[in-house]
Amino acid sequence: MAEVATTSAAQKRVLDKMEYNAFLAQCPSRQLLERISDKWVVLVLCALGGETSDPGAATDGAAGTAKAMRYSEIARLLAGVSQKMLTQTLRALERDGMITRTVTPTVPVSVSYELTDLGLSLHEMTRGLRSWAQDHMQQVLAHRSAYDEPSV
Amino acid sequence: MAEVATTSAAQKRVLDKMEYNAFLAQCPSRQLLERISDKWVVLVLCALGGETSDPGAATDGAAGTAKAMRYSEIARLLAGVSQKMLTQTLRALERDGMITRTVTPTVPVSVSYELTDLGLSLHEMTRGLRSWAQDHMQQVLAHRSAYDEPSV
DNA sequence: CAGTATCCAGCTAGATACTG
DNA sequence: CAGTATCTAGCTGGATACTG
Repeated sequence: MAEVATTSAAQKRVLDKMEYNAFLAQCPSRQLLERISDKWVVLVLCALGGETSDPGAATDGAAGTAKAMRYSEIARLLAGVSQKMLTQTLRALERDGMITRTVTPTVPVSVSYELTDLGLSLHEMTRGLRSWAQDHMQQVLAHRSAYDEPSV
Repeated sequence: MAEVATTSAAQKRVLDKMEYNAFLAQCPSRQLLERISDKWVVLVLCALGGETSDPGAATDGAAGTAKAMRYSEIARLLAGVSQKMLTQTLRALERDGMITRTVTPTVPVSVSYELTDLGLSLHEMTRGLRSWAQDHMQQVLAHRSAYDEPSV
């Protein structure tokens, strides 16, 4: 009935959320997570970083050296990726200064991608992630099984 | 016309992808990323780890100590989360053994959540992430601006 | 070869309403 | 208080077709 109070509790909450979302959008760690949480970003990083995506191989110290790869090479390595996603991912990484894109105007054009120092740095960081995963994921999986098992 | 070859190139590609996806699903680092890439997981971790989600505060060494929090406390701290997402996130983290859920049957029930050692370990790891973000995100943002700027 | 453009199915997250 | 249940809008990623 009372139309006087211009900001109702509900409206207040909406504003709170907008504010909060704006804050989150600013947060550097969120921005980072937004990037690397992308399914293909890490995989492309691994490819260009010279690692196979096989978690068994190249476990810790031994990472292959970074190398330039052509579009089709990457596409072949990441068998499951669609053209759209691959291009999108590469563009995003280029935009962020993680990789360089070099076009060589041969008869059919050839394009190669390579990690920058920044990209290499990011790749190193994801190694830390993978290492954590290797150390703890077994434990997590055990917890899941225990949780899912009703009683027996 | 020739229906003889039972596996066409197209079918082969489909199988490749299925195989690849199955492989990815197994990969521990992917499973980890699947978890932490969730918008709210890291935030809940921070809340229970005693940090504000403010990137400015508690930058490096000084993390508040882990503390038990009630459902409503967490909800209030993460102003933007919906009930559904919060519950879902908490359940997932509980299932993975990252947090414990304790129900105290008071008059209106009260439920509190607390980080386990495993959860604390994960939280520590995300600190590494945030630290990388703080060191490099500025650079990334600069690259983006440069990339987006057409010519000027 | 290395894309771009378009369309659409499927999943996700939010809003909303209800409950022990 | 701490959820559960339901519905739906919107985004994302995949398939497909076309191009310099």
